[in-house]
Amino acid sequence: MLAHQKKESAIFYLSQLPLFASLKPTVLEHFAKYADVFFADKGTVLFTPDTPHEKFYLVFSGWVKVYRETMAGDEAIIDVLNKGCTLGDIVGGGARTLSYGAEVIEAAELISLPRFILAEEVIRNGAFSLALLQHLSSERDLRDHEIEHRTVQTAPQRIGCFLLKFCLHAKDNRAVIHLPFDKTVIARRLGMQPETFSRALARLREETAIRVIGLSVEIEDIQKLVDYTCSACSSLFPCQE
Amino acid sequence: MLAHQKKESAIFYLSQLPLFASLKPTVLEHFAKYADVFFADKGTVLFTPDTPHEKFYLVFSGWVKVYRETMAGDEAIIDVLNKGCTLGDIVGGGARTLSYGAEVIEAAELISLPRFILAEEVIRNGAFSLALLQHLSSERDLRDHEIEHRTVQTAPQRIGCFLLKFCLHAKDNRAVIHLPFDKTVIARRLGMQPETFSRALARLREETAIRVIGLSVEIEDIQKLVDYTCSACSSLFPCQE
DNA sequence: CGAGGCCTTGACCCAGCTCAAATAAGGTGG
DNA sequence: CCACCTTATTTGAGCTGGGTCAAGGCCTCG
Repeated sequence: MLAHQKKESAIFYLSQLPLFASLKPTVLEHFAKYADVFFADKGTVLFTPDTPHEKFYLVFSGWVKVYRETMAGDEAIIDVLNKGCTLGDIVGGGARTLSYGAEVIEAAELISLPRFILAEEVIRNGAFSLALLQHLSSERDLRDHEIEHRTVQTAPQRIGCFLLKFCLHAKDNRAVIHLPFDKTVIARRLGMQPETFSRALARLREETAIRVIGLSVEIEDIQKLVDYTCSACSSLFPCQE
Repeated sequence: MLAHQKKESAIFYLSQLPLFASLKPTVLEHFAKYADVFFADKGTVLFTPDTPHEKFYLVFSGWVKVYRETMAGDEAIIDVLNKGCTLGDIVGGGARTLSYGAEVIEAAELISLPRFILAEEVIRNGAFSLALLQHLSSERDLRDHEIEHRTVQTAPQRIGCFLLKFCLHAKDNRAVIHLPFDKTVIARRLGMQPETFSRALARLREETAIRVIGLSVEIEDIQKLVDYTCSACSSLFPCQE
């Protein structure tokens, strides 16, 4: 691909992401010069806690898991990211590393940008700073919500909540959704063992009107699922956060 | 107190906080004009999820708990804040509310600032933006670490980790620390019931060389506590994050 | 057709929860 | 300084959600 085509494609990708949507074309062009748009297969490790932290990543499609690993080898999946999510920090000492790792779990398109490019833009562009602050602040809120979930919800409720995230645009109180990645990963993402996930899903099937065939789930009565799930949460169904 | 004295005191308070430490005097003076320094007793509710979110708070001393409450009435304590911590967002729609509440649990000195003052400063002051981004990013990392803890650590290990945070400046591998607030709150902060906390602390006492008398804890051998606790964590003792 | 990965199921266990009661610790008025 | 009340904290007893270990089942791919 020729250089200017590459740049055009980078501008296209960047402009699709909420975080950059409001930027002026000249800024996008500037970023595009340094952006690297790439495709990553399932299993690709983007970085680990040992990797020097030089690039900021944007997820354009696919799914990327963010995890932490203890000395003893246990893994905690913090989140699984898709379109619009980001990885890494913009500020912070040069050769610093992150305390987590990131691995592609479903084939993804990603964009990487050198951190300093973004930091420079923060200095000169107040609107961009505000957008970033809002983004980071919503990431933190997401984590807060997650801590709440893992503290007060039962396993079946956590699964219910996970399913509801894919019902945001549903009509007529019903939906058919497709689990976007392995049940094992969903289990760990929700802070439980795969075996527990399997049993909790069976339990959820009995309690609410859902049917599960492989990775596809049919929800007959969204409201019933909401009643069962959201009673143990601080916010009600189309909760977004 | 006269107006200019009040302002001087606000400047003093602000300049002590890491987040503002690197700001130019003129910026501090500007903030001080709008800042409200106040004292709050134990039990003061700063805001709940129903309160319109107009002010940004800074904790100068004391302890403030941040919690989320479910429809069913269960409470999850997300964090307990002390000096240097902040509450609220800088950006985000005007009359929006937050999804959590904040209550003073040990008499505190606080500073409040109208959100718009900070947002304005972000627009014009790149250095301030960077400082805020770093702050937010570390808040998010803190939450990530918390999710990890609650996922992979046992109750006694979580208590060990909590104790170690007060041993950062210890010498000679020993320390005597004073628990800064009620055991019930510590328990909930660590995601467990008060009864479990009590038993887990007893267990920790057997496993590592610590002694507990009321709210004061004597740690004979910090290394032993580190060995017991940090094996189930992604980072080792003076972990800071 | 066989090997390996994912998912489910069974059997059993245990950390942490619940409910209830006993004790300690702090604060108040007399 | 004491009796009394209120709020923490500990302890006991029993339960259970979710973890662990092991065995199949099922599906995909070479």
